Amino acid sequence: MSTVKSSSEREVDLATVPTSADVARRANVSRATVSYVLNGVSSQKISDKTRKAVLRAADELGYRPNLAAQSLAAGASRIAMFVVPSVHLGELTIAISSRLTARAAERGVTLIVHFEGPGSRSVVEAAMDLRPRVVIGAFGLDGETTRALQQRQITIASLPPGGGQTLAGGDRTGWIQVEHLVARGHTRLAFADTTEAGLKMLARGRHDGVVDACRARGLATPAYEQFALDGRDADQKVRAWAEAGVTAVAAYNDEVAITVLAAIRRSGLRCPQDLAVIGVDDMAINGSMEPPLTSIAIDVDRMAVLYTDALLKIIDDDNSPVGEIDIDSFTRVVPRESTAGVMY
Amino acid sequence: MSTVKSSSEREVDLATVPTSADVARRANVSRATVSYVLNGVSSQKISDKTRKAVLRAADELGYRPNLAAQSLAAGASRIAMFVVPSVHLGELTIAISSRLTARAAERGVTLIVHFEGPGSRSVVEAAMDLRPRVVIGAFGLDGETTRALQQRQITIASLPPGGGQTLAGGDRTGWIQVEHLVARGHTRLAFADTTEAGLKMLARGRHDGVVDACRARGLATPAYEQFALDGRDADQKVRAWAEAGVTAVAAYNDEVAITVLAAIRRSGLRCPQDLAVIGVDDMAINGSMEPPLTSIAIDVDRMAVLYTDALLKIIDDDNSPVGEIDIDSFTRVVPRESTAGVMY
DNA sequence: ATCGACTGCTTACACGCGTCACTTACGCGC
DNA sequence: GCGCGTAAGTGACGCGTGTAAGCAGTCGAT
Repeated sequence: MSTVKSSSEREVDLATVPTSADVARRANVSRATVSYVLNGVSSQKISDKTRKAVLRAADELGYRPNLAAQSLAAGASRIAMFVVPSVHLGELTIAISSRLTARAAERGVTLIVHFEGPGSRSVVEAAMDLRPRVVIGAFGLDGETTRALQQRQITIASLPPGGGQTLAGGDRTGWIQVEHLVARGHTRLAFADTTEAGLKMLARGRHDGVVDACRARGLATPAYEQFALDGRDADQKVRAWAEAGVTAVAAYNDEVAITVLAAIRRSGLRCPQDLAVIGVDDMAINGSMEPPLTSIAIDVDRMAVLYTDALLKIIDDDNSPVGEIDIDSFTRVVPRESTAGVMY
Repeated sequence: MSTVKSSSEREVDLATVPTSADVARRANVSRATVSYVLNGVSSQKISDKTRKAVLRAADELGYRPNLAAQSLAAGASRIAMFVVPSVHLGELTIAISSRLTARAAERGVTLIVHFEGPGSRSVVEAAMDLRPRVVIGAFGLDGETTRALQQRQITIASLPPGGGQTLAGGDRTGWIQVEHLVARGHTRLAFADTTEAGLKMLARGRHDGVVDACRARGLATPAYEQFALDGRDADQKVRAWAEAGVTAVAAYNDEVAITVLAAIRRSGLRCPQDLAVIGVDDMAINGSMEPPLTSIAIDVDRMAVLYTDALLKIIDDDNSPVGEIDIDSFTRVVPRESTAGVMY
């Protein structure tokens, strides 16, 4: 029989999982008392001596409550479901998910990450299985899903304001791009969007940010084109921009920016002299581009911490409003040659 | 009270979740019968008439068994835990996870994806909460975790052979790179590794593949260097290779390959004339590189399907051996200029 | 006519936990 | 000595499910 020393140096059987009854026996109290102590029920008075004894017994046995039994008895689970779209968002998804899982666990909430997308399972079905107390949409949930979940008494939450905007920095990222370009003398800008459908919600936010920032500075509305990453039609779009007097491009992300860079080279134009380019994400290989690509770095770690806090507040308070998140605190421009110099 | 038409066109109350007792009442049978029918228990004879009645009632009510109660009663959950390292593997992780979740669900298994890494929760802790029937490590699990789980009676599984090798194509990818380069006349090769620690298990497999493939062809052992993605020291490593007679580089992935490309340019060398380069992943922007980068494309969809099948077999049979996976069926070379022409 | 053997179903218990209602012990005022 | 309030703890029930054991009914062999 396998045994191990617990934190209190007592040998304990690990082969069978201890229940609250085991804890009760060891502490010489009833099972009810154990439950009251471990859940910190304030309506029930417990003497200090008993409390200590219970906590100690639980520790010695390495007791962990059975989640299934808890859910069943309490009539509600301690599970929260985090719904993430199956689109490619770099390490962001994983960074947030893993932290969120860990920190939710500290508060007794088991967080389950659910990937929503083609080939995946419907959120509603998954929710019917797991019966989470709350479902959190990383970018909001569509109307139908929302209705179905609400009918089944499941709380819904998403990050404010408007759900979709915030998770990736929202339109603020677009503002920062414009700030950087304007500081280098550019006045006629363009926004290079992605063609990827799954990223629409993010892309729209960034585009809005660029447009708003231009308007706020009295600049002309930025030109707009979508770029497929294979570079198809990219050359002609870039040439058209240059001829129309555009001098700088804010790209949806670094991949799009790199596509634009290649189109500029192929068109015989020069970057940054004819057309400056700034991306978002600060991919590790940006320094290897021709020319090296200016970008906006997002400190994923710090970002994950902030969003995790916000989401935990939602879980704790059953969907209380969450304050604004300071995007600038984890976002910074990484200047390289693709936007170098003051040209205009 | 909210109601809805079920597939049988009967109005059904959705505000309260139906239990098997509700199904039993509606079908005029006992609860036990419902359980036997819905679980297809073969030791219990059920007349066709009753079976139909039960299935119908369940459908009309939209009955879904309560997972928590099932776990509790059965003494074991229908949960499988899929442990994925929190390293950057592109869309691969999400593609497999979402498909796996969906297909496991069809077989009554609820799959939970757990991200393992710094800042995340320990696998053992998470497992103690969820009590999964099986824990599957995408790259195997370390010894300590394995022991702890086994002590707690939790089945462990990982993809064979050796866990780490297979999930991303294993050393076969390295073979394919070498095949491609040799077909273009190269005989003196080098392997460009990543410095990223989290990718060690993958990187080692690929390196092994390149080495083995060279040996099998009677070529000299390939040169080896690690490249940081910021390009530090890259130029001198590349120059050293060229001077040593190396004519082609197989890179761990496209990011490393791109770093090497930049170093080649900066060193005044030409690609592919002086040094050919091939990566892995076929990133969308490869066509925008200077020169466009040859790579190995992995059909993530198809790959996900194959691995999903293998993992489901593990779940179904409680860790039965899984046959080899045909990596070539979802892997193919995408030739571009960085390895163009037969030079030597 | 009686006795299994079999089919088809039901009754009853267990799983681990939360929690309401109830008990016991004890101090205090009269 | 008695009633009463409060502190501290216990007993028992129910959550929704799986499943062993039991129980009517039918049918063929004796």
